[in-house]
Amino acid sequence: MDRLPTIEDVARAAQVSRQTVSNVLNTPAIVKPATRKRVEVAIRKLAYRPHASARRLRMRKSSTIAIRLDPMTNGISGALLDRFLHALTEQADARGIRVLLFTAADPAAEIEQIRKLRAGADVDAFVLTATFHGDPRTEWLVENDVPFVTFGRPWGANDMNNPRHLWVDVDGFAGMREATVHLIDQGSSRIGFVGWPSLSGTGDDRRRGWQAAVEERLAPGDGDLAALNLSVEDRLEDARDAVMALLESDDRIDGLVCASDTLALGAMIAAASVGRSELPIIGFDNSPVGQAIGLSSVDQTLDEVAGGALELLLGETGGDLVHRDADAGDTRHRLITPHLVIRQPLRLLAPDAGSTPTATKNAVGNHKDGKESQ
Amino acid sequence: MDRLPTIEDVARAAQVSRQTVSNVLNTPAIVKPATRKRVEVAIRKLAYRPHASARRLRMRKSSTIAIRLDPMTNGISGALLDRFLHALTEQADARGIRVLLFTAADPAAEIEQIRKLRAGADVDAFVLTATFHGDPRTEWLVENDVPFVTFGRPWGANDMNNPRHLWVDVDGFAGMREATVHLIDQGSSRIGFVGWPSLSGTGDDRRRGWQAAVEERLAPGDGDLAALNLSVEDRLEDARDAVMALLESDDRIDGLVCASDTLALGAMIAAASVGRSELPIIGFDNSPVGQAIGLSSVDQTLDEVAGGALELLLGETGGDLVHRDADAGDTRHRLITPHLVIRQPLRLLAPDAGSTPTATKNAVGNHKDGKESQ
DNA sequence: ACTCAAGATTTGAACGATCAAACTTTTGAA
DNA sequence: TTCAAAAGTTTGATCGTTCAAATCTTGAGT
Repeated sequence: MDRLPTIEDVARAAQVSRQTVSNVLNTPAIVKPATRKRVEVAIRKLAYRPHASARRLRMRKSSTIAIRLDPMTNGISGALLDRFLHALTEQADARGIRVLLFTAADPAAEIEQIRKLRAGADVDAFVLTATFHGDPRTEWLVENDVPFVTFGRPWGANDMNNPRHLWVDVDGFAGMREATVHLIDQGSSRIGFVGWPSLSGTGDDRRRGWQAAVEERLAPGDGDLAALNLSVEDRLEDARDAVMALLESDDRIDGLVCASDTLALGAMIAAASVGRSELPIIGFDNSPVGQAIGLSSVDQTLDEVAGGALELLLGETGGDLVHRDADAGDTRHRLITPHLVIRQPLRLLAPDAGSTPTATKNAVGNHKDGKESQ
Repeated sequence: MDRLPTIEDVARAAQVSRQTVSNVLNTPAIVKPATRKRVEVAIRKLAYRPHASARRLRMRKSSTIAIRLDPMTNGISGALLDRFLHALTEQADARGIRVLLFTAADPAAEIEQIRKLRAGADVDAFVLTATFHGDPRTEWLVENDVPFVTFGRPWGANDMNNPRHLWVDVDGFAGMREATVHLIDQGSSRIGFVGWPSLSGTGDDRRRGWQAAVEERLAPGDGDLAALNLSVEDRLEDARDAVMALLESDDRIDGLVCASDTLALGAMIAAASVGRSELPIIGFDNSPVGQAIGLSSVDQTLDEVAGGALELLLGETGGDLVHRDADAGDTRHRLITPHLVIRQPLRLLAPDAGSTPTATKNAVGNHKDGKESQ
């Protein structure tokens, strides 16, 4: 047999009709147990799997979601999308959903891609990441009745409660607050915040978390918060320079929380440079780089985010990718609480006294098959 | 019209038959220009796109390739797969091929996934990454006649020239050699190598590049190479400790090349720790982290890798995803030459004298819509 | 034994496209 | 003008599945 087995082959082998085989696969309850067993045996013997395209054609749905792969992952926290993608793919697979990739240079191109994928009936629904204020994509999707969910809140005031806009997000406020409270519990009493320069959105959400913790637990004097609040672009150098200036102008600072691991890494370098390697610093994202360098960070539990996204899209049953319109209002979004990961930081400057080097000079003779990194 | 337009709708609108529309789409040359124009207008008016599943069913091919998303991206160089994925998706799109994701915890699970995807006729071909010596996956794929290409050479002696095994890889030898030569040209005369402990594979390929350059240009004495050759696992701490020990025991070293950015970063930290921030260090992978920190590195041109992979799989025409058996022998693989990227390193310790901090304390009032990083 | 409903299984049609072959029109040479 | 070949277009069949309706089987109630 040079072609894949079809449902007809199975039917013949089990001495039943097409439809009975189909029933065994899709609605096993309605087929008599004896028959069912026979069919199941035939399926196993032939290693039969339904032809996905044929099924999709008949069912008029693709059981596929698509997600855009960002053009370039920004610096250190970049792997976030990567990890989300992994979680999403894994959980989608468990629900029998396939994940398709596409790329686009800008929002307009992304809309065009979405249009094409939809028109070809290739994709049932879309997952959008990195939403921003006044995002044209969500607007277009709502207008054109395309099912979607975003990872990231709709930051526009009106959109937030649009029942057509499903979203999942991480509670940056809660995360940053937990990080700050942790530092306070560890004895810090003057904690700075390094965030991004913007009024709305993710960054300010996180800033408010720091602010809330400080106000509740430390009762800072007027102006204190402002003096401890840095705003820089998400770049290592910028964070380093800003933090260095801050530390030099204020030597009472005994803790820093940052809106991203990129900023935190810059802060670590700055602290080390001014001889304050011991300064506790907490980042956000729990990036691989942060892990490698022993940076404490707020971890976005991407499994939960991915699970939430799929749940919103498909319903808890894991069932159909249908358009859900008249549902209960509060099932239209999920706010995931991140959790703090505390690590022992790698010291950037002084030799780590207690460590034993594992290097071997000239490893010829060592036959171990190492990882083949690319 | 509540359903998507079909080829029949277009035919009716243009006053022709199904098949003529199909011809306009697939073999425009055989349709009379006047008719063609009429059909094209109708297509545009109805915004018609062929139903992907129907087409796939009839054509008996899915025009889809699948790639596994690794469970966890290892540390600093992790984003490599991410960047490759982006390049692959982009170029596949240009050829009308779609990229599907899947996950698997280990090679056995990956094979099982591949089996499922194939049996469902969901996927025509597979792209494998991170090949290793005696990889069971490639063996299985060859045996089962599944079209595939690997990013990474088959390191087993026999597999290397198996005509059924298509592969693309980056020439680590050439890359490392170029990096080493560059340091020599800049005046270095005693250059160490930091690599992985393994005899075969990627790491040794890169090591040989360093070795070749040193032998050609510096004519080292016997034993010199061995003394300058470090082997550690791909971890920041390990690299740091090993390099620190090396630098302390040999103060004539005036350059380092490393098999990965992770190692290079460890080396940078070590150099800074022993007061040798100026020591030129070159990594491999050109990772985002390296970029952020100003690390010079050997860049794997992933566009070329992705392009090569698709070319091998599809043929240069971009045409069919057919099984190519009796082809010319030398079109069965591609070895891509990477190129060196030189950067001005960010100094880890001392304040960067010439920089102007861009921070603004308490940015309230700044309404700029920043990136909404997640 | 007879009827009728519920249960189990089968058959014909459809999903939307392409292929292969049949049919119609145009072209060009005798 | 005539006719064969070439060019252009249409029709019927098919890919592998599920839906809807039809048919066959079983079993309980009278």
